[in-house]
Amino acid sequence: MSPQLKKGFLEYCILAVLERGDSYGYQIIKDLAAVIAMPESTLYPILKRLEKQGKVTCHNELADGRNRKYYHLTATGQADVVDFLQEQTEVERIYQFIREAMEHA
Amino acid sequence: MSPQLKKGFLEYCILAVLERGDSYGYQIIKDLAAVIAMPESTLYPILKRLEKQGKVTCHNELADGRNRKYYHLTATGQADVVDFLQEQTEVERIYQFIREAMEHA
DNA sequence: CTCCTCACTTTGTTATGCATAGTATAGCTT
DNA sequence: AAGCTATACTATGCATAACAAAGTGAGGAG
Repeated sequence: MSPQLKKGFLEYCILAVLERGDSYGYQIIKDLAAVIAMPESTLYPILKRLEKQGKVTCHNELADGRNRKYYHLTATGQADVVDFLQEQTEVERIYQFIREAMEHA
Repeated sequence: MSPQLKKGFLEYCILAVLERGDSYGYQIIKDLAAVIAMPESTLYPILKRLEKQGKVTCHNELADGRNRKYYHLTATGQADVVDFLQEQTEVERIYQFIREAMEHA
């Protein structure tokens, strides 16, 4: 997928994963792998940003003697995803515009 | 629309317009206005980039005593749009992934 | 004790949209 | 002729963003 387009989906994919329950970095990457690839150096900065924006909250937890940062979706973050989904019709319209232009040729 | 997502569509919208025939900056903006808003300070740099990448070619022409830069879509640029359209299924899959996550909650 | 997986951090580079402002011509109105 | 609007392109500078690459440290398997 075009890298530029991909950027538009990244953060919403992360928020969607958290909708299913609190999770942490490494797990999120694995959960997303099937739908969208994301290296650690991309995920963690986005999580930090989302936290600063109040779309997720963060709490540490111990698992197997290892520390994990669990992220939790807030109401703000949830509302964000809802808004995002509503944009899909606009996206479809753009695809249709491009497709029609191509057929015309 | 989320600005980040919008970025992913801009250049393909421009290429699509040129598919219908050679055009120039000001006209392209007007043609796109209905589907996607784009200020001049966004369009012209993109056109320059597309030219450097060989996706469009450029030739000057006089119209009403005014000089115009006409842009022409190349085969490379055309192939690009075709590729882009084929990514739509992937985009749909992402939307479905997010939608399912939201419903699950 | 070495290698692999897990889990997160840090640094630095590159790309990109766009607000803002500026330049310049044509044509219409008053 | 002065002023306004539309046309057409240019230039500067800022903010955002993804990601490669490398490093840190813990735990478990062989």
